[in-house]
Amino acid sequence: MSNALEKNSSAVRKRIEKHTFTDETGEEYDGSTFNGFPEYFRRKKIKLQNLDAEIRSRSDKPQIFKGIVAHVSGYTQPPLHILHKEIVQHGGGFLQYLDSKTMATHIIASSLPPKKTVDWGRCRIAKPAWIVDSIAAGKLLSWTDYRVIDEGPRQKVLAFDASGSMTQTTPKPRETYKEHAENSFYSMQLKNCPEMSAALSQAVAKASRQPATPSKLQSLAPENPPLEPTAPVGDPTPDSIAENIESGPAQPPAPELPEETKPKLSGPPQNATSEEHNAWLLSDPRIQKSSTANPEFLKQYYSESRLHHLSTWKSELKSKLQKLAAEKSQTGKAGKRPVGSRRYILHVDFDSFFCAVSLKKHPELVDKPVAVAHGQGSGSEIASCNYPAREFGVRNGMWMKRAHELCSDLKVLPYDFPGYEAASQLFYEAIIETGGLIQSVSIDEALIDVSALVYSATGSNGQGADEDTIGREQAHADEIATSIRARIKEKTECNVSVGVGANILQAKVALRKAKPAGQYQLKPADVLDMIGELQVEQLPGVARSISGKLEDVGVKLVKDLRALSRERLSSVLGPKTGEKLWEYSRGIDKAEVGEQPPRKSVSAEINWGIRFLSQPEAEEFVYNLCKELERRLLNEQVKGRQLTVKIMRRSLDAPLDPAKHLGHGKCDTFNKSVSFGVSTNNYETIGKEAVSVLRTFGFSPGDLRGLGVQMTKLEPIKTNPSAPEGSQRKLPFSAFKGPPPSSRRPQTEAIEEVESPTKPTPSRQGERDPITEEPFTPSKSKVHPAMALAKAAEEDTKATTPLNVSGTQFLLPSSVDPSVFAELPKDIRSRLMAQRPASSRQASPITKSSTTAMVFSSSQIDTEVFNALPDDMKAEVLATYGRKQAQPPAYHSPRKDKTSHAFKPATPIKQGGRARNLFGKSELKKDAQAGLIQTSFMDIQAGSEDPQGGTIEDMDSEFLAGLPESIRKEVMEDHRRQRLAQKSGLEAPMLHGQKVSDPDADSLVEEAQIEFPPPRPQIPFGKSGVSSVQQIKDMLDAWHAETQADGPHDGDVEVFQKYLVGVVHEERDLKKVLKLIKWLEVLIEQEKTESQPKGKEAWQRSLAQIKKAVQGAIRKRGLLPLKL
DNA sequence: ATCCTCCCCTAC
DNA sequence: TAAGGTAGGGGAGGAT
Ligand SMILES: Nc1ccn([C@H]2C[C@H](O)[C@@H](COP(=O)(O)OP(=O)(O)OP(=O)(O)O)O2)c(=O)n1
Ligand SMILES: [Mg+2]
Repeated sequence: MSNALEKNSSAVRKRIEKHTFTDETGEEYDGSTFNGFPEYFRRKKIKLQNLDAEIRSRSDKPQIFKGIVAHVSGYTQPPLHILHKEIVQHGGGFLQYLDSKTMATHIIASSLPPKKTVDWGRCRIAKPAWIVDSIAAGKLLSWTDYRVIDEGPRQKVLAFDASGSMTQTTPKPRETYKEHAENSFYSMQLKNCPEMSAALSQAVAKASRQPATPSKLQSLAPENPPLEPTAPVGDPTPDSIAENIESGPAQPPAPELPEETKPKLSGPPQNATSEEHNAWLLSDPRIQKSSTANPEFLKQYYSESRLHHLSTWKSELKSKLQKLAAEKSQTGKAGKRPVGSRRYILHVDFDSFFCAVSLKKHPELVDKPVAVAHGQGSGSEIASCNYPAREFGVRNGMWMKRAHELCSDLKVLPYDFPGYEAASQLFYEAIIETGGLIQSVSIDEALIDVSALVYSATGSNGQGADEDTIGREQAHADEIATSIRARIKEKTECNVSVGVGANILQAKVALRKAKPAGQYQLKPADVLDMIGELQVEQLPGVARSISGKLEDVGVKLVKDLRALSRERLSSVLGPKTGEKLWEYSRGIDKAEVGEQPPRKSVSAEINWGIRFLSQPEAEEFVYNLCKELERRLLNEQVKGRQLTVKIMRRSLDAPLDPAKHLGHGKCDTFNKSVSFGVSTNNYETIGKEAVSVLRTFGFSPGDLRGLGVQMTKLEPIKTNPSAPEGSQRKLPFSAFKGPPPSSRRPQTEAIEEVESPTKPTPSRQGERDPITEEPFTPSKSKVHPAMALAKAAEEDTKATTPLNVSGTQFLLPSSVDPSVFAELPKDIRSRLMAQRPASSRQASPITKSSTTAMVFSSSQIDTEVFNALPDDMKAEVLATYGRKQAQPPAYHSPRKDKTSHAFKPATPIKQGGRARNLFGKSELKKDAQAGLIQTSFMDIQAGSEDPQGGTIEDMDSEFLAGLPESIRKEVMEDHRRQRLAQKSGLEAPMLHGQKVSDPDADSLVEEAQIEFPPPRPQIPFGKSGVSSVQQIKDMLDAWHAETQADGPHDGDVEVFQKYLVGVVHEERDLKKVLKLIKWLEVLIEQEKTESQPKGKEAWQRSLAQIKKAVQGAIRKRGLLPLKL
């Protein structure tokens, strides 16, 4: 129990074990006097852990993980839910998410974990095999033998044993477990745990959906995610299945493409950067045409994307039907069905819709297996296949490769989007003719509530239990279905099937039985039997994830669900889902046809064909996406207050060319939200922010694989009282025109004529950014530029405001609640300070027009946060700021900093494959230094060479070479990205000279100085260039641990002190200084007084000395003392 | 409790 | 070759 992490973990652990009243408010012994929130908190925390606690208490297994709080990161084998269950059953605690408050003692990951936060850095990271092996051994094995990263040899590392106390260990020789740890789960299991129980081994194998055979030893192979034995129908994410099989661990990009199809003389360049690789790829004009290299790409892509069409059609149908319903209710026709009366719902759906329509042009193929897809290649997706093809096992959404394996005769037809629209229009006309209550499900699918029609036709009110009446009602419902089928067949020459049931669920179930080209009414008496025999995955809303969870609790068929209580289901699946499935399993579905809540978001994203050669290309593309978004916002007549940018980046261990042609392949995804002070739909405003977010991540443009922008927090546009919208009496199914939804408003045109936002702005090349010059510059301007800009933005963000200003200045990070500021004016400084880690400077926009502006040191205040404040608050901040040195955050900011992850070298939200550790470099480097900590301390000269921190070149090449390939790539990538970020995150990292000239070089330069100042160089701590807070904290840990008994060596204290002073004077990162001092303080204060009284006192004295020296240095710089 | 954010999941 | 979009439901966990 020797650091803050451990302390936190212990608190969590206690709560998890549910034997304490502890909560964050610290009221553990006073349960009776407080009121309100604390009690809520306590109950909630307890409730959240209830499920685990229950499992734990019902488990008769040895409680070997008592005291452990684990978090599982990334894909693992066995998978997350198995590990979760096993850990809990064996007495451990489990955390779904990691954050700064609730801390895990251990992280389970197959490889380096992704979060590059301080917290993770402090965590112990072990392979899943640690859990499995410990269970097999019946006791807790040392986690250090399962480290995800092996330490450099002989270095003393700080290890934590199971009881949570810190001990010093010397890692075992590499060979002990290293090799096992690098191998797959199964080989580990086999070699390491001969006595592993067959039951567990089987359970694990089953759960991971893989045969329990050892995979071949492949020390570099990324572990595969769980595999399904059969591809689910209509799986929208085939990559998790097919991709990983196909691209698998193959290191060099599989040269699947026949050479001769390439005009290139040679294959892909070896050891190329991703940009170079893209350049090679795009040298083929056909590829160029279908990727982002084509300026028409966005338009062209959307015109060919079936999924885009499906989504667009759906939203168009929704609004059309809504309009229709509104007119209908206005004419007073809406007859409300009595509550509790019998319902008759029809689910109408074309049989193999795309395929059926496309077959109209190829009637000779109707009885052959046919599919609709763009191409014949292995990665082409089947949108729809006919029933003959389905007999072979071919399914919608399947990739061609597999489909051909299943059915070598499969004929492929092209899409006929206009044909689908036409058929759909006829379809909906027929549906509307029925006079029932309608809800569109998709272009080829609709729900009709015909209850009212049935009642009026049969003279019933749907209430009595008279069998005869019911029989007549059912017969009439069938008649309606029959006539609909006939009518649609007549109009479209395509078959629809109709399911009839007493609710939406039953109608859907009936539809399944009706297909193809039939109809079926699920009668109340048959409901339980028929639904009971379905697989749970056949229920709406249940697919892989949920059915997997259900399988874990022994549920395969719907009737199995009935054996579980509501409570049990809710605890397994969550309250809503649990309740819903409990009802579904009994044929109950209370949802009504036609109820459609208003839209909550508008977005545009493309995750195919993204192959950039340079950053400006990527940014221009983002702008184009934002234009598209603007169109859609206008089309919906809304503006939004929050923007979310979605980025897919190639996983660093994924091949440069994925299995699917121009596909995204295995990716990590990163989302970041920013809020606008005022809602907007202006593409420049949005684009500016989106680009800024993109830059913040600092990804290599060649690795980008998908980009998207989404607006939320929508507000209707205050439209002119004169509504120009002519209300069409007839179906407003006016021709579905080109896929990019055409805007209805003339404004759109005007906006579209505005030049690209990357157009030149007055160059300020060479102008130094004052932010980095001096952290505290007294303001000379009367009005803060941000306020002036705010005014300007209110008036007109488009025309009068310089491009690079509009929007940005008034951003607030999504994690900042403005009300916090409003309520806590006195606390403002510390709030502001707590907002960002030092690295956030990259993301802090500066004001271009601020010639004599007051500016903030990035280490002292966050411009973005500042801009989010209301004017009066800004004034107060300015006043306060002018008076007093800002207060940096305490170690471990209590505020969860959700935006910060984006400013660190990126934390993927979801990973295609393995977990990653973005601390890889620092951690490994620290280890590589090895040797004696004291010695390296003594050699330190602050402010010495290498002001940039390490570069790839000065990384120990031997150390790099010794790393597994995938980790090495990460280390290098991380490194590269850091440097990139330091260069304003703009320069395309063409390391070996550009093969392709950059068409946008000008705008690159111009944009380069828009807002991101290079940070001040960091002073390395130690000759090896260690300089990050995290690295130094690591050193402090080790230093303190080694000397906690006797106190620190005077020479070491002096070295550290000198370093801090150096940081104050030269690096000028006071936040960093404060962090380090706080860290040390925490280390010292946590040491129990009784255990090492002498050492603790000596440390305290040394700390005081350090503080004094630092304060002295700060005073010398004319600043007010830090609040320590 | 109830709200919010940031995801994951699902459907077509 | 190939066009892997998009919106809503809801779970986890934090704030109030
Ligand atoms: N993964 C998928 C699933 C569907 N679709 C498109 C093509 C389908 O024709 C249409 C309708 O989807 P359905 O689920 O209704 O499937 P079908 O109509 O093709 O077949 P059926 O309804 O007979 O099962 O949506 C698609 O492009 N990709
Ligand atoms: Mg269909």
